[in-house]
Amino acid sequence: MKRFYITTALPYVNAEPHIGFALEIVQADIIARYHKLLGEEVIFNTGTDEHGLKVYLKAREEGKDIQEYVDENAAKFVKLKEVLNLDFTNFIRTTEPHHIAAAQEFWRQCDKNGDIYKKNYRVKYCVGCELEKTESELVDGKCPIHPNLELEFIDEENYFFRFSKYQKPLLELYEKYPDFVVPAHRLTEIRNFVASGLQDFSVSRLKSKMPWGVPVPGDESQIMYVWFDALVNYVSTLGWPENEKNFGDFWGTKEKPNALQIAGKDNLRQQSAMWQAMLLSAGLPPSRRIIIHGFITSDGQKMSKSLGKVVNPYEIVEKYGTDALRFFLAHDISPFEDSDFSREKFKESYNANLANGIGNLAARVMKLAEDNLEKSVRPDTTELPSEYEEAMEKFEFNRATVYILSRVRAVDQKINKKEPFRLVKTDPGTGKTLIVELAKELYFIARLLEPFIPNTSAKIKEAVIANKKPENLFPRLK
RNA sequence: GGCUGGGUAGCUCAAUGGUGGAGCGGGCGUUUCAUAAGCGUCAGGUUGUGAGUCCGAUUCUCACCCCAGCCA
Repeated sequence: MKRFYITTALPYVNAEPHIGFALEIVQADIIARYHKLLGEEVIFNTGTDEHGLKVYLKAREEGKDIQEYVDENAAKFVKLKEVLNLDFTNFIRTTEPHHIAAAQEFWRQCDKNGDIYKKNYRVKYCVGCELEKTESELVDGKCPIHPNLELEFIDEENYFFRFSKYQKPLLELYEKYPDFVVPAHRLTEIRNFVASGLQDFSVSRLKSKMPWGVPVPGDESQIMYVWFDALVNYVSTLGWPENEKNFGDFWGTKEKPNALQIAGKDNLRQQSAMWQAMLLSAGLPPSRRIIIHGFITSDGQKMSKSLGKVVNPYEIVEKYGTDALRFFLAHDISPFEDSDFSREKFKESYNANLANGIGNLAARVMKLAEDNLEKSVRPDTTELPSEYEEAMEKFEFNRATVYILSRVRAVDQKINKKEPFRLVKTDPGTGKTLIVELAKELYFIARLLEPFIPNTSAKIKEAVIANKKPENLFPRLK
């Protein structure tokens, strides 16, 4: 059986789950469900990144025990499973003992290969990003993404990772897999970055200043830099290092890497360069492909808490339902570029595609079936259409959903043209045969919808099997 | 300043060296199985600006302007 592995990036545990992460994890869920539909064995990993200065300071600020604080917050992310109807198989927390042990083993491997050394570290550091900042990145002396935070000045002896050593191997990796990063222009971006020269990066902090993290093996005074530890989750979740079988099956081999990662465009460098160099250093296979998605803007503006322009996924789900949000994320948000979210757009799309389209079709077909068929229809399990498959293979969820909607329209047109509601009275035999056809086509549409809106898909399938008109799937919004 | 992507109908986007397409929204018509849903029909937009190549460019070339991102 073919094995499939996909992982999201791990969000920092200290923020509320926002719509941007909802997009990422729903996209991952769609891909995972699609591969299940293809009959593959799927591991779908997500979780929370729970170490680092940001978490440490926040917990202290709230006067909480740190572990307690991260437990509370991690629960909010676990809850996404239910809220967004996610089918992830693994939820890894970087404070788990096994992960900590794996991160330490990973460090030892890199160290063994001579890629970790000690050096003085002086830099300005943004706690918000958990990244160092060069002068040129700053706006008015502050991090442009977190202008509300003061930059930390770090001046200490730290361990460094020989990133610079991996310039060539990384370029070769990009050369070998032209689709290593999708979309292609993101690969160009990272290739240019790597080609322009790499600087070793710091991978530890003084424990006395930042105690919340994974201890550096063999040096009690140092704690691993949060990124170093967090990135290792992609392999520790598979049971690495001790579960070699599971790791090899899903992460793949050097000859045949198998891991699919998805991350936001702000994560391009960490995932497609830093992490890959770390894997090379540790002697492990690289990822196979990294999907980079864009950001969701709100009414055309960058989402920012200070402007109050934040879209809350919980609120959307509560008001309109999980599938309504999932469908919007797939159909109306570009898989790769920044896209806008607004209530107006959401409602427009909902009414046009879900209420008038899918929901209404299910109602009209199943009413005909319920009233005119003596027994329920046995659906065919035909192959997936190539147009749909191609879109899914390229992660073009918008194109795939547009295709499904074209099938919905086709059935609507067929009903108008062939008038089964009339035929049933004038020529019952032909009329019933036609209704059977329609029910099968409805079922087929439900199958195509499964990765996107699994709940609705199941309801439609159940309705066909039970030969019963379903409840109103998507009430029209005023 | 360098690099990448983009600027096409109100909105979101597609397409091609040969007199510009789809979906949504909007107007009109119409059916009743359906969630006042569906179906049919209507879109006359100088395809960012200027110039060049060509018989002919929106699609090729150059310059410029604007937007987004990466880098310095």
